[in-house]
Amino acid sequence: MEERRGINVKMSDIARDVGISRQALYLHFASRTDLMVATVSYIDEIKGVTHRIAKLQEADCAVVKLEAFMMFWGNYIPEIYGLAKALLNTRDTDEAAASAWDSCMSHLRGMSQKVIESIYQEGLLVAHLEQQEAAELFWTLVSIQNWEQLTLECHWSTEKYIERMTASLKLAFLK
Amino acid sequence: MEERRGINVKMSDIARDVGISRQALYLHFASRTDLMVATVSYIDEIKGVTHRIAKLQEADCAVVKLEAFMMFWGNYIPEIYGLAKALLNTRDTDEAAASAWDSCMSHLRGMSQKVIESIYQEGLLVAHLEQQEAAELFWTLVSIQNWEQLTLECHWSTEKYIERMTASLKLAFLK
DNA sequence: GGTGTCAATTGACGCCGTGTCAAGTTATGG
DNA sequence: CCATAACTTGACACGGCGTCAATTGACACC
Repeated sequence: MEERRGINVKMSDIARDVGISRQALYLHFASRTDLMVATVSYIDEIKGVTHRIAKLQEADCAVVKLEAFMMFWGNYIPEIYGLAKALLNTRDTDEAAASAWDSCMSHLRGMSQKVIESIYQEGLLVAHLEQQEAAELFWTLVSIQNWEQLTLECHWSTEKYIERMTASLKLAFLK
Repeated sequence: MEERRGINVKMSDIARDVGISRQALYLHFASRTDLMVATVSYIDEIKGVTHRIAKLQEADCAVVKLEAFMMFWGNYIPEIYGLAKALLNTRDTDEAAASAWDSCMSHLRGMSQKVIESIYQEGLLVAHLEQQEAAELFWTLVSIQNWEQLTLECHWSTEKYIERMTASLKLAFLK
């Protein structure tokens, strides 16, 4: 998935890579979507995502929290991009893929919410946005699709992405 | 395409809607992608997009230009979303669809470039961004995917989208 | 050593959507 | 009236997913 950036990865490709027959794959995973969903959980687990996210809450002020989030997220996306892309592509035609994606996104939305909440509580949230609106917009700006466009199409490096995006988020959301 | 938001639109569906046989469709369009590409040109033509875009250049100051752009674009996206989505979905597996999409995007990129250029020339461009970087970021923020997320998933209205996005773009790019 | 179980294999099949082909029908204009 | 173009029906190939049946090989247990 990562090698091919989530595009054109067939069950037969995976089987060949793994070194078993295509049919044997179905002894482990009920469907292509099932395989992807399982892989998402697996990745989350081995990368210790939950733990790393929990640590973000320790930040002592809103700005630091925003920066910490972008440091985490900007470095995390490249590691999961291929899988995310594959899931994203399947989403439109497969109900299970859609809900798996939504569940991932709800985590990200939650994190955006936390960041905005923290900004709000320090009285730093820009005046023209409600908390919820701000969280939704924040979530959108840090989306994987935006990362994709900036890094893969505009050739921004990870550092550049993190740096510029962090700066722009500050301008857009902080008083 | 618009009805189904670009998802799950088969050649047979189109044929049925049009009232001809599926095979007859291939007498007019060489492939599904070809049909979509032709539709893009057609839409561009009947909506007078080129003309409307040219008018944007008449704006007398950068801020007005930005606002005019968002007014145009925010109202235009809903009209073309289904088709854009379909093209986007096909892009990953079809070379022709990819280049059709890229060509559309290069227009949008050009418009972003113009807006940023105008901001820069009035000395209003935020300090931490080069002109090109700013244009790339601008282009990304106004992407159709972002519109999709905000309106379809967060249920923002068109007006809300235009209003909030315009405000945020000003904050992010104007000194 | 025989037996059962489990993972994996091979090979075939059905489904669905795209795209192609051949042969027949309808309609329109010169 | 006829030629041609537009369209029809019906069949087919291909690729990818998912399924099924029959077989093989390894290992554990008694």
